[in-house]
Amino acid sequence: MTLYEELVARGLIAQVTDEEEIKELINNGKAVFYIGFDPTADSLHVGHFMALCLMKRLQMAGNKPIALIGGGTAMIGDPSGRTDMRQMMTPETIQHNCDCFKKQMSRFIDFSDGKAIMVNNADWLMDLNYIDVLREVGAHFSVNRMLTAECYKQRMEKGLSFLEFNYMIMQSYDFYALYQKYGCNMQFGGDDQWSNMLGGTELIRRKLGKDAYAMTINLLLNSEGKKMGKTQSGAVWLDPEKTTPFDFYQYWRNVSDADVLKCIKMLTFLPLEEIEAMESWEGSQLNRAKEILAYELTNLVHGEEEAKKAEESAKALFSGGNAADMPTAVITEANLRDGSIDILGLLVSSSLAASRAEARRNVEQGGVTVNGEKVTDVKKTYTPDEIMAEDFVLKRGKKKFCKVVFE
RNA sequence: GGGUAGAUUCCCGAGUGGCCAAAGGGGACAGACUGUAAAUCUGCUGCAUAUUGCUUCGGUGGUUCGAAUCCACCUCUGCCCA
Repeated sequence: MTLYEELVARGLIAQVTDEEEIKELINNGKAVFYIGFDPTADSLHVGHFMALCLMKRLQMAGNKPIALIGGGTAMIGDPSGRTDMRQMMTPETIQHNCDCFKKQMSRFIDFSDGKAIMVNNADWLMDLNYIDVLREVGAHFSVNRMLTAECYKQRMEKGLSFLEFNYMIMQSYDFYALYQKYGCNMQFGGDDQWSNMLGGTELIRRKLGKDAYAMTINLLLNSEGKKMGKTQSGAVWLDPEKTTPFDFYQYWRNVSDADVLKCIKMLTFLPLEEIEAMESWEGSQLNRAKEILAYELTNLVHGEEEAKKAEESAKALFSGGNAADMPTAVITEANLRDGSIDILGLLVSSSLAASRAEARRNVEQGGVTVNGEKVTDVKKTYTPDEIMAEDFVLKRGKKKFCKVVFE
């Protein structure tokens, strides 16, 4: 099976500019391709992870990846798929984020011996001269055409600033610059980037008379059509400080039936034959698939040791045992009142509940247990001795829990 | 620049002097049912030292016993005209 066929089989490919050429290039390791990452946060998240996996797959087939960090484009903000303007970030924040990205990416992609390179588009975008750009690049863009681009549609209703309108031009310029500098002949990106990417191939054709190619990967959507990798508390991060390996594992362990196989196909490196065998799984058997998915991804992102720990903790917790490795909340003297702490205080100081009011609701609705026993009295208090007497496991709802210790 | 409509709680959106911590929906959270899934049903959804108090309806001042609601100015946004 060729690389291209595998990508198709995994459901990764969304749109391509020239299928035959692209097949030829990537199957034979002749592509020098880039993927852009805008440093809009201080950690990569699941959305980026897909792109990184793709980079890896292509690199393994002998193609050369360029990871482009959008230190320059982040100054503008991509309006694609957004209904409101991005908050502008300060140059300092962007720089900090760039550094964080670099660190995380080096864990996935092999940058040694020039097998891959990492660049920052701030290096060339920041020095551009406005008039020059207008004459050199602006002349090749039709505003009429740009306005019909899918990525601006949503914004046509809510308002689009000139700043953000220029994002497409900057991204196109990136491709053009990389083509000249590194012979980069291909760009990959999320499907929401399609119009921006086409801008690049056209700019190269118009300026240089050369062909470059673009390919988008399907966004990872769940069965409800929403982007995956988001929780109510924000994105699922790859940084263990921001999303613990356990939470990361749990996120995938909890995907809905309809999405498991898609996720396994798109995100893991498991051989397709193995995945095909899972296609016939049904009902509660799918739970096994979820375990595999969660383990595989945690392994890829956080390493084998963390993946095993997360898996064991999850199994122990949900099959009633005592999880050895669970989040711990520390209570101190300062949390006590009259030598003890009440249940609401415990929930709040362990971050299981956002406020005492919320904690109260959870208790009243029977969602709080201590060491497996339901707490029904909102006023119930605990002394430090009681907490330290044995493992003190506080649980809110079905999936939120932690061990409490007193110091 | 001119005209016009608007800014309400996580989101959408009602409220146009007291009965407003603010309808309704979505989402989130908790419970039941389950398989750590989905669907469904129930509850719940500003904060706290809690039969009460405090903070909140773009911002700042003002009118009033009392303002999300009225007035002035300001900031931001949509639409139409230039």
